[in-house]
Amino acid sequence: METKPTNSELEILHVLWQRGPSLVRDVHDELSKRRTTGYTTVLKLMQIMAEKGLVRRNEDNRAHVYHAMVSESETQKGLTDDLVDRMFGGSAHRLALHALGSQKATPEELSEIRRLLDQMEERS
Amino acid sequence: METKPTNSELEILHVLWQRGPSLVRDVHDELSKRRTTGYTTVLKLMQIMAEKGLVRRNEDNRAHVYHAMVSESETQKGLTDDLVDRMFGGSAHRLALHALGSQKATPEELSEIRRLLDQMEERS
DNA sequence: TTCATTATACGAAGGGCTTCGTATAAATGC
DNA sequence: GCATTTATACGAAGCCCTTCGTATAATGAA
Repeated sequence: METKPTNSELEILHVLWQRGPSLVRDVHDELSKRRTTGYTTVLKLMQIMAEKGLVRRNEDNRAHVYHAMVSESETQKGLTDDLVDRMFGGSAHRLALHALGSQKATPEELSEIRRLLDQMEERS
Repeated sequence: METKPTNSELEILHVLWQRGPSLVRDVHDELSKRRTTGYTTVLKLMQIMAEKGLVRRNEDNRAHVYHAMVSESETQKGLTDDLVDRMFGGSAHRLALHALGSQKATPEELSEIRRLLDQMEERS
């Protein structure tokens, strides 16, 4: 399954993941908190996303209820894999190294990663 | 500095990073090994990249010599930061966790990451 | 010199994404 | 009932990316 939403689609998906099934009005209100955006713009985007299968809508009521058809984690995976392929020669651990080194991490985050490494070592 | 090349631009940059300063013909020949692509298509892309400042060209000779103006590592950083912002709430360590978990890693890779973690702990 | 080869320049088409204006229908309030 | 509000539908413009065709100039070979 191809899961590589555009920027605008991603913004909308974030709202749906956070709020759960929502009306266009809800999504528009949420997006408007951060930037100006027209109502029909959001509507159009969500209609297109429905055609693509990124969301599905319930048309029982006049105001259609939209819910995400792709999960946050599979979208993370899709976009991460894409970056790994395009920029890190297919090596995920090189991306991990880059991401780790590029930002300060809290001790909690560091130990969280160590725990994951431990798990991976056990299983190998 | 904004460093977020498109897909085609990235392919061309990969060739320049690998080969060093190159002619359009060189880049085209290299790309042709993997997929069909027209010579003038590559030329046009590289001309546009020059306008954007992604590459610079030396016009002393008839066949212009192009060289990359963005490094591989800064491009990696730009694209990684972008993904972190768009999909991981600005948290690079969450991306690292995701990347690590998504692929099997060799023991060497795992210890490489442990070394980086050690360094980061020392410095904090 | 003349013809074929090999460069760059450039316009334009086609597709995708984003945005918006307008049309229309349903619901609401007075 | 009737005007206002609030939905969806839809066409089209504008922008960017990609691709290609064609024009033109420089080079090289016979």
